[in-house]
Amino acid sequence: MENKRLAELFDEIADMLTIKETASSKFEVRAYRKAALTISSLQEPIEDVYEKGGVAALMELPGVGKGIAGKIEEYLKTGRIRKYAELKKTYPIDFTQLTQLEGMGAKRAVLLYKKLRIKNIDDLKKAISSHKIRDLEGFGEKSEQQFEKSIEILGASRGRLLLGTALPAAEDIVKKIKGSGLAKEVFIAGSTRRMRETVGDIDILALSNKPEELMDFFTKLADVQSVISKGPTKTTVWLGMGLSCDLRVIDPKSIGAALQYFTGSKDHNIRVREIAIRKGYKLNEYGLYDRKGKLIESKSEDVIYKKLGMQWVPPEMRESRGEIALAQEGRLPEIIGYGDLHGDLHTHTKETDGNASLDEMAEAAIAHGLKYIATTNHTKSARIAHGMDDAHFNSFFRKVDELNEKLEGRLTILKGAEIDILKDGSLDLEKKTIQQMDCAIASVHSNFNMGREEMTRRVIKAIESGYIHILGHPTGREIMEREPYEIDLEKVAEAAERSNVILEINSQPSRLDLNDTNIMLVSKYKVMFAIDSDSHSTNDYDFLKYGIGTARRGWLGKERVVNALPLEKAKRVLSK
DNA sequence: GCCGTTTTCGGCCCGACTGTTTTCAGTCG
Repeated sequence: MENKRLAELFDEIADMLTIKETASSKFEVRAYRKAALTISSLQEPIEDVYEKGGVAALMELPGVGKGIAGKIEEYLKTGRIRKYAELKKTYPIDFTQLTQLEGMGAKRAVLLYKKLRIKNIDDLKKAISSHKIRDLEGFGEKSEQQFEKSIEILGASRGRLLLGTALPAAEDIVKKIKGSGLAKEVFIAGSTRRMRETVGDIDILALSNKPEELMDFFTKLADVQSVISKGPTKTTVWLGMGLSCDLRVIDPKSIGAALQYFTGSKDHNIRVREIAIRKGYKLNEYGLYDRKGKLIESKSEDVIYKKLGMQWVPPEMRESRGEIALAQEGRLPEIIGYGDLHGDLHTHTKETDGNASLDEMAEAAIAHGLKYIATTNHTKSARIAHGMDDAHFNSFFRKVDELNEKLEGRLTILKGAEIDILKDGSLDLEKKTIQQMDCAIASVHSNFNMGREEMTRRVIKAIESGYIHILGHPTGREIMEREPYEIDLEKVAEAAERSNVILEINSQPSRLDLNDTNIMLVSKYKVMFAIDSDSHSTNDYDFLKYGIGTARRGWLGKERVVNALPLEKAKRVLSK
């Protein structure tokens, strides 16, 4: 997969072209940036696009024309881009690294190189410690300190945090701001609202007629480690947890426009604003205006989209993956809602690696509004998780029967397991044990480093065993920790369709597996999905919202989700 | 360098904050 590297190369070309002051180069820079954005957010490997359709296919990508398509081809064929190499001779600077720093763009990076021969962060560190930056023209003591702090922050964080960390933090800040009485209403925007699996910064919008006081209150929150910038409409702080947070004060009249603007994504917004221009309008965070500057609409996101001839687009879909054209045609798919789940088909207890008893898990499920759960403990191969053997499952299932009677229909517990798919694709329990189950999940937990074909065969063998109902976390990835294992998901989906096996969308914040793009990829096949919490404690049912968010980002309708069905219907789907 | 129901030439999303300026450039999202 060359997408990331190519995007970096084009971004660096843009950085280096920034130095030219001619009018045309300004737009050339923008063109390279746009192409970089397109390529980095592309769902399939760029080399596949090229193999399938050559330069013509590359030129189909938004922001990629003849020139850039040619450079992509050159890179794929030769491993280099001449234009890049030539520019790099003049500017041997690690822009990708340096421009990650707060307040460092291409121009300042080049200036630092010209004056002090600074090429990377290590060089910059040395210059900072000998206080060489503060005396440069255009820089000062403050910029020196800002770079120092930013290097420290970069070292301490990995840049982005899991949605499962960022969303609760954002909700907590919203609660505190509401509690201050300084804001009438507070909203979360940005990638958090779009439910992206990782979040780079938190965006919060507040309606307030005491902006100064509100900003003071905000910067003094215990969560805030330092203040990056502060103004009456926009303040940015660095949170101790390793994330920055923007608070913007919005005029109540503009809340719709502001929500639209600050929810993004950037690419979605650029396209929406282009549509506005084509209609003779102008769209910014304050509202939608006509040619004469007269306000058309600003209060409602919904109405703004309508005035642009579009349907309102759910935030999770605003990634410029085709939703704009569909919204213009009025054909956006109806996607699953946050209240649509009746059950949860993947939960653990303290019999294995969970930390709550079956009773406690059942009560918590009821408290979360669920009507049924499957209890699915690990099997014996999962030694670290104290996996259960056949005898243990048999005795455990008697306890399930007893508890089901006691619950008197308030909740139904289905019998299940999360069965290890062994190295050769066989299942880690006896067939007669599995046959008693309503919900047998099969998952890969070991031998991740197989080749693509071997892993695909292994998983398909489990799917075709005729004993399992669900394939658990189908790619095995852990966000920012472990890459997905090599597997041909389309072949897996094909086999799942043939064998009526359900594919899981695991809601653990570190997994979200399948992810949004994989869901889009495999929903071409007639497979059902299960959005599961994979709960290991009574609080983990909260994770379901991340799974639903991911399903929404994958444009999934509730008719495709088995646990969005009431119990009896879900059982019928499972028993197929 | 890209792109087209105003255009194959002449446009290109848009505004806030900061620091170092003395009216603005650079950066950011």
